[in-house]
Amino acid sequence: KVMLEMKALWDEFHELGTEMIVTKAGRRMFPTFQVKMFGLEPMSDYILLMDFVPVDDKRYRYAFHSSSWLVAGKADPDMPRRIHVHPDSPAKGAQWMKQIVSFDKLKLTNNLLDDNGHIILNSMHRYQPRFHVVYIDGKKGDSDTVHENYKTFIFPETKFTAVTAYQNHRITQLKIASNPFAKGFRDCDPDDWRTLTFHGRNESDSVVEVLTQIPPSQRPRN
Amino acid sequence: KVMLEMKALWDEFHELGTEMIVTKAGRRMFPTFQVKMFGLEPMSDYILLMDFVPVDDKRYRYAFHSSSWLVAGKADPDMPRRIHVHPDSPAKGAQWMKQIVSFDKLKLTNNLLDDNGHIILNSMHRYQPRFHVVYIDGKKGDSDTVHENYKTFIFPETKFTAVTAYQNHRITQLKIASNPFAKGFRDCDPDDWRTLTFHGRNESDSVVEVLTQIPPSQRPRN
DNA sequence: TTCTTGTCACCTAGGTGTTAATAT
DNA sequence: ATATTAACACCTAGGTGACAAGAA
Repeated sequence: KVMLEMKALWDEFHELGTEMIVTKAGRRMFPTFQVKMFGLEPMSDYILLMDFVPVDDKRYRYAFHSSSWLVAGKADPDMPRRIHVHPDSPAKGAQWMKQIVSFDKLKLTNNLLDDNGHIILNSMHRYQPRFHVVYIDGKKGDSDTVHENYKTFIFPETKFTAVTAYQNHRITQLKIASNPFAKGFRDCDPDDWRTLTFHGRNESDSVVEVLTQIPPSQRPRN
Repeated sequence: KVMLEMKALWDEFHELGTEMIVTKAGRRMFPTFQVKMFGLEPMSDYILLMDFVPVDDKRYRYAFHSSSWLVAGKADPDMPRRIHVHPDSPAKGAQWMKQIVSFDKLKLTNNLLDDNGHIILNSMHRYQPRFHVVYIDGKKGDSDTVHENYKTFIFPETKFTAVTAYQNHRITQLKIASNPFAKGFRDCDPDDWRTLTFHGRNESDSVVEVLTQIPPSQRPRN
């Protein structure tokens, strides 16, 4: 079982239409994708990883006059599909469960030639982050027959549009209001405002758990 | 096999009599204890850790007039002996060997009641850092009968005196000259510093960079 | 006297959106 | 027109020794 952290904040962004900046050098996500994990075998090894799948086959553009997203045609050619393995991997179930698992090292880029291992995305396209838990079988067999059981978790409220600059001004304002690193752009005293907006509502109800076998074509290489 | 990183810098400090600051909140070591590892089993799990043993049973004081350390009596009562497990532990041999292992999260304190897991030391006492490699046997047996093989590595040039404030002014100057975080205390232009490259002499192919001041006579005039 | 503590200015290191310039 | 880039001021977060004040 997996619980999305900061769900209330994700929901706020989702309602406006989440945007994530992509840069040549690589940009972190905000909110950061973080989860709490339950029910792992404490002494077994797991690899945790994320990837990003296109939501549809469309390219979008933002109509500033109507403040809405419009379809701008078919999707551009696919970017090289990459995965991000959580840097603590592999680790025991006990270690993953004893604290929040944070993907704050994950960065998004639009650079086809990126060699920093960042996730490559097409700007103006929509993506769904996916979280994969890979169970490492301890039995020593032939490497061909090693069983790897995947479990994939998808949180629909983490969908976003990749952009090189924010399009929806309300997204910009929400980022400024909620990201500590953007405090320099706040124009009012944030200390009253912040506690009111984001006091934690960690409801496990809204967590969607999906059991999915990763198709061979999408299986992480390397 | 284990190789000490920045051996040339450690040697420079050692010749002057290395001092390490201890504070209530905990202070990092400088130079940082870092090693390169060789000859581990790539697929086996290892735990890497450090501890600190008293060099002798003495307490010291510094004679400023003669710029030398004097014995000031017998050692104070022992501090609670703690270990510092490298936060990446446990990890596979392959992972430890593929990059420098750095103990930059290790902090020294003189606070008996410390509950941050820092190493507790007596000020004005001498210590020898030790590096331990613990092999985790993969065979599943009773937890009582799990075999753990230790191997301990000691680098004499990493010995130091714990202090609450630097005693030897030349140590202070070398710290300021070589620790990037102390750049604010350097009294000459940054451009007057250049990077020289040395090759380790003993048991070491490692390249060590040491900051060296350009003599005034060789400085470019504007 | 000798040693310790807390505060401080000054750094490193790196994450923000802004803005102006530049592609496409 | 629309989208992207690079430089920038302004942050977070935390590691330095200096210094004055306090403690033993």
